Amino acid sequence: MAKLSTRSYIVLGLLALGDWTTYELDQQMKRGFADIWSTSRSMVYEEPKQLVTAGLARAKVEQVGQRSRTRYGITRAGRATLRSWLAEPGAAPAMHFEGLLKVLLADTAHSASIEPSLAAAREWAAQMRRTGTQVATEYAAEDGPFQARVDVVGISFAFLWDFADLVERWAVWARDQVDSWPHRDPRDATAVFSRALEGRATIESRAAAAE
Amino acid sequence: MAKLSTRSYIVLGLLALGDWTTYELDQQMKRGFADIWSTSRSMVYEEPKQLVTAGLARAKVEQVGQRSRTRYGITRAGRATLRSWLAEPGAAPAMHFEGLLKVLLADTAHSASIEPSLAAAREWAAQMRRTGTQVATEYAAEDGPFQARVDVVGISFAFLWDFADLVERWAVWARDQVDSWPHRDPRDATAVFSRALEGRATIESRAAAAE
DNA sequence: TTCTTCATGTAATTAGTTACATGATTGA
DNA sequence: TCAATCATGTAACTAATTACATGAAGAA
Repeated sequence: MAKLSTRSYIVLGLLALGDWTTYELDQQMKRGFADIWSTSRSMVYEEPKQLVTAGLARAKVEQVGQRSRTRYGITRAGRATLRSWLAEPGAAPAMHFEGLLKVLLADTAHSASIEPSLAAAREWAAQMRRTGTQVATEYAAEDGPFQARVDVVGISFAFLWDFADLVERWAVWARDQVDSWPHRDPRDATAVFSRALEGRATIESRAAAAE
Repeated sequence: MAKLSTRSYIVLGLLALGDWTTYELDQQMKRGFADIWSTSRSMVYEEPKQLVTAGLARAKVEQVGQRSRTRYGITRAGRATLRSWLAEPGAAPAMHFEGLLKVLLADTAHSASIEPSLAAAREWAAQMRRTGTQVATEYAAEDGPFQARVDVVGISFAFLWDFADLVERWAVWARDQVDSWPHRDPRDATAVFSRALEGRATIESRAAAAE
């Protein structure tokens, strides 16, 4: 029995909430999980087959015109496996943030080249806020797709929302920093580190920084 | 000429700062880039060879006892390639956060199983703060390994530091939320969404929430 | 002098992405 | 009725991880 991946458990977790076709599973992965654990479609199509092989899911084939499709459900063994996985401590966040990387590698003599990456980060945050606002509107109106699970959805949402907020504040602050380089006292360069050592958050909003 | 990966550019970016052996490159990747763009060692060993093939780096072989090692440097073409990559907008952050995932998939009837993941998140944040404090101490004392690049190091550091701060505040807040479930007015479940819609950050520190 | 950690690679395996192929449905 | 998009898969290709192998240097 092949070892299950994190993706396997996401699918298993979805199956614990109801029966789905692979297409529906893929939709849910995109809508609800892409920001936490991104995967590609062909993997999602593969996953339930392995779960069936492992005895954790069962498949029933339906007919749609000429073409068949498979609807998957969870088994008792699947629920047990999921439950014990959930109780184990999950791995820490791992990030891949190319925009941040480009700042770190930037040629400081040509600081203008940093700006496109910061702009992209702001745009990403704005997009996150748009979709987040949509989700929040639904759940606040007690009309979310998983309203019965509003508690855990809320806790997860909070993290993502504040993360987007962090990215945006950082991108704005970073631009201001870069802009200030030409006419800055060189001794201010270490200010961000001092602030961290004082135990404070390092990024102030623009309003706070303007004091 | 094979397309370069993000990892290729990190290596190229390091080579722009000096000559390194693969081992040294691997060390730098671990120390300075693991939190932004994680890669495994065998990839780092492979990367410079491709850069040489592409004419972006050059290699000179040194002898250490019986064994040879290769030291790599950047070429003029390498600098040009790096420069144009840096000027393109970098990709948005992508996260893989298993702990958050487990919260979202949790069986709300057995909320205790969420706690190990939240504890792991707090522990990760504490570890980040420890290494971050070390880095900040060095740079604040103007004695960092890349002190000449203190500006960009500071901007990158700020993001990572505040991200760790977010993870910690979230994990603490989430635990409080879970603890409050038994004796909570069900209408409070949507509070986090309302707060987001008001344009505020969703996670308050414990002190602020206690008001 | 031997044990441990540092250093330097390659090979085998596994995971993941991209491209291809094609039927079903819906709305202009 | 035909164009666009939804839906359902597989195959080929690429990337990444893990395991293996071994020499060098320093500490006990």
